[in-house]
Amino acid sequence: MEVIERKQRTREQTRQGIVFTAKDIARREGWQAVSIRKIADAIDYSAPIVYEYFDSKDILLNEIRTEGFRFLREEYNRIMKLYRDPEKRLYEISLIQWKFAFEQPETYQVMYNLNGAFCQVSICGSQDLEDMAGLVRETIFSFIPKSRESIQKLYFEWWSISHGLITMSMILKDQQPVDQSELIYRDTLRRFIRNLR
Amino acid sequence: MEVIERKQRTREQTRQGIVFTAKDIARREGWQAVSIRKIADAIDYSAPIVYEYFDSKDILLNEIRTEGFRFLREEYNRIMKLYRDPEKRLYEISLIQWKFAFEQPETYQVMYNLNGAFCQVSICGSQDLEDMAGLVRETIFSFIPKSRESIQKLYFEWWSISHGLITMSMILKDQQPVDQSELIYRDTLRRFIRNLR
DNA sequence: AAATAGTAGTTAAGAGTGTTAAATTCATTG
DNA sequence: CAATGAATTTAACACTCTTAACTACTATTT
Repeated sequence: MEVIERKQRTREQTRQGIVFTAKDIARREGWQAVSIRKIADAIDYSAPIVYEYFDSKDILLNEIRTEGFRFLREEYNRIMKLYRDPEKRLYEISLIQWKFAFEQPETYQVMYNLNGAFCQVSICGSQDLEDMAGLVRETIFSFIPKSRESIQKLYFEWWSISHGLITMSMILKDQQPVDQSELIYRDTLRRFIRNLR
Repeated sequence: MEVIERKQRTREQTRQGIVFTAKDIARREGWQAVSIRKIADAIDYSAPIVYEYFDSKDILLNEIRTEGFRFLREEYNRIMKLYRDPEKRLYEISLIQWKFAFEQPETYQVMYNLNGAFCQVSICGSQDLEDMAGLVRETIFSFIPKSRESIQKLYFEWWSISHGLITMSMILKDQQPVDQSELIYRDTLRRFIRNLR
């Protein structure tokens, strides 16, 4: 942060600095340790300046969450362009889910209010999330054309299984190596997708 | 709280009053709203008294978590005594998991650090949790005798699927009725258990 | 009965949180 | 140079967890 002289930072740079710093503290000390004052200190400003960019801590957290969903949605889109086979598509989307959660754990935590991260704003109502849901439902539909409810049920199952394995792997990462959990994740989701046929 | 005269409360009653009040506030306002002062006010004492019973907020939360795991382990034991068929056992244990999560959501939240609940103490290292893991692994082993690693993998899968469906149902409870989620839960776990054969 | 010891409970304070209003600095313009 | 306007900070409020110091009361001992 100290590298760039504060004066010559643009408004957009400062804004991103706040977001980056929040995630940085969260990654190193956990979300319970993230405070507005700490963020302000890190970007070389006083606390009220942060409020010039985000009206509340909750809105800052929501921004980070939204960024997370947007990033993930773009990855979904990338995969949809890259592969045509529905099974391959769903498998690759599953893998991205895992990759994202372990490369940006602090973002994943805010997205699902895990481990001290707490954002009041409801997770639902995010357009990106709705888009992602749409893509996954389409993909499932394209190789098992069933009723709307059946597809919704399968989507819900897929999401839950993916999220469950990810959060459990995080919780147990000291007892069970992440690499091993990843093998189980891949295997379980492969089987889930195969059984859709 | 005011019903019983504070003087004639025993130490054990006061201790339980603290735990009850903490869960009560959490249930109504969420864990982010639980503070030592609020608890103290509710039980008609000043804040430092709470520290006579629990050295820190974290230790109080850990107590609630431990109680949760103990309760669940006892339910597991009850089921093991009640049924002999391994498939029935695992299915009933799965159902208890769901029942517990939705009857005592605030406890479930502390157990897994969800939605603003945050307890520093690691979830692992709980004897009750280890006991539960043992029971489930035994049960799985008794109808598919495989290697230690395979059983561990299946136990991990089962736990993740159960936890994933539960947390997702909680997150989506406004979009998808809990009753409907429960049907999917039952169905998914029934299938998981059947496929173990 | 008076003095002392011990306990139950309180108030007060330190350090930190989110957040806002007021004050201050600084640059630019008339 | 004076004055306006924006940028930034200080100060404050109402909380948070937590601990030290103090008070009030009870019970025992002399």
